[in-house]
Amino acid sequence: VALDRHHIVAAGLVILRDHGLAGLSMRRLAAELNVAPGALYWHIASKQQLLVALAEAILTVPAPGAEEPSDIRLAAHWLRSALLSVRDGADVVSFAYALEPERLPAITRLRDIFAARLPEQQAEWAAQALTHFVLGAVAKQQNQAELVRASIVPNAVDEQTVLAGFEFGVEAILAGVGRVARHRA
Amino acid sequence: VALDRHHIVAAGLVILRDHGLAGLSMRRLAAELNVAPGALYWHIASKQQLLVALAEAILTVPAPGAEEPSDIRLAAHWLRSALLSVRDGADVVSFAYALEPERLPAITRLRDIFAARLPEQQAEWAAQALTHFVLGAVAKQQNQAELVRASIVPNAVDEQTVLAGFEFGVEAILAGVGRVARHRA
DNA sequence: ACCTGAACACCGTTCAAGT
DNA sequence: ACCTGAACACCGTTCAAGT
Repeated sequence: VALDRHHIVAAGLVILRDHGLAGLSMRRLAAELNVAPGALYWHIASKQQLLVALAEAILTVPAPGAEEPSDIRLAAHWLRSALLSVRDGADVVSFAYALEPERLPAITRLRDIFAARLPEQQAEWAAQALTHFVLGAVAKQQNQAELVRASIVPNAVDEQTVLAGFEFGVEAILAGVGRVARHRA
Repeated sequence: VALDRHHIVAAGLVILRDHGLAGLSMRRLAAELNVAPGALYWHIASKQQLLVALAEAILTVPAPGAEEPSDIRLAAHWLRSALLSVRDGADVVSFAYALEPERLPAITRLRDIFAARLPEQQAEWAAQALTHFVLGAVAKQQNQAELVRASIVPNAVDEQTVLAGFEFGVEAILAGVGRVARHRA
């Protein structure tokens, strides 16, 4: 059973799914792979790099259409659903985004899409605003879910309302970026 | 030297300032207070609750004017500067915000300000969008600073540009919230 | 009421030594 | 080349026992 980087990441995703980010340790991961903890370090440099690799994996789901979306609304929704596909996905990706933002194409793509109709600097700022919103919104939703799971908080929030709030935020940022950019041009 | 909650929080802020969030452990905190680790647990329930208390402390700086700002732009800038006043401040507050959002008046106030001119649900969504942006933007800036400090990354980012990006985001969100809300009314 | 001592059940990471 | 064994230097938290 050859232990390689790909196997490690796959096992990490399973732990994330079953136990969340708090339950993901290098030692548990090694145990899951029937291997000594030190063995992991032959294939990956550190836990931080493992999390970056996990983030890349989370964001590597095929887009709903055949191609990657060139529409910002689509890209934002696609990013959201990718984050929601794994427990604590937003926290994992936020961590990776803080460490190595350029290694996450699903996020750098937002900047590229804005760059088609905005000057470079503004495209970057617009993409960052949208990124912060999406990561924060999904992280809040998933953290809430964790609190419910741990029965620290009783009431689960209505999925419809959460989605409506997400769309409100995306629409506001897109409309606002358009206005501010126009105002500066 | 009476050890109470207030002393513990104060010492925690010092550790944050000197060693960052990664350097803040209950054991180090206890050592700094010349006390056994277990002693802390008489005064605070857990490390999570310590972080919530630290977040409250970070956000309890006197506003520049005599009163708390009722203008959203002011409130956003004031929040940003409070977060920047302590190393890793945004990460600490983000954690507390995830755990107990209602315990952070500096953030719930944003919702109240929006509520003066928007229906309740939209005020909440608008406040959350702005909150996610501010927390994300400052976290990104501070994490970058940590990477520079650890010389993982060489170039410090220009403070002026970062501020301009922050203002771009705030203006975009405010303008966009106004437009989307008007559109729905 | 408040704190210590000591333990419990963990961590991430390194590295000689084995195969 | 790849992995084990064993250690190093830590964690958060609990709780009997002391004062």
